[in-house]
Amino acid sequence: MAKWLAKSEPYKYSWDQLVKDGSTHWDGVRNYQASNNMKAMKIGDQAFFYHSNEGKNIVGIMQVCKEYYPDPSDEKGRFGMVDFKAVKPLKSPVTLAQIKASKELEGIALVRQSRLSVCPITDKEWKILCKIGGV
DNA sequence: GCCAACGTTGGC
DNA sequence: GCCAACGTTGGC
Repeated sequence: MAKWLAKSEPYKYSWDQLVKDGSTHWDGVRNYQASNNMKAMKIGDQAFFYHSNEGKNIVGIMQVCKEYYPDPSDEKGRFGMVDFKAVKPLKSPVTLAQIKASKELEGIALVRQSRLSVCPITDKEWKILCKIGGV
């Protein structure tokens, strides 16, 4: 089972909103690498929800509930999206500063490719982040 | 198919 | 608000 991390700016779509909605379409991705990552997602894969810009922290865990399909908001029809549902929040959100400070997490895609909005997480990184986050 | 110009993301 | 990193576009 693969693990992922997806970013959203809280003012656009926040974790609280996802919890309220139950699930959401992860639309608006306009980057091939990010889109390809979503294409590789399978039902049941888990992903961290990361707040970019404001917060800069991982706040929750979500799960893929619908696999890759075309994003209707992309009029050129090039990009797709998946659906996520909220699983649970982290007891304590993990900040970017904490991630950068961790020796074990150096090399994490989130830091290495800071502009990639959907990135893979290794099992090892997942475990460490869960531990720091108290889940 | 290369590369310069330009646009966007996201941390600081 | 600035700027570095990097993806995309378009001329050649």
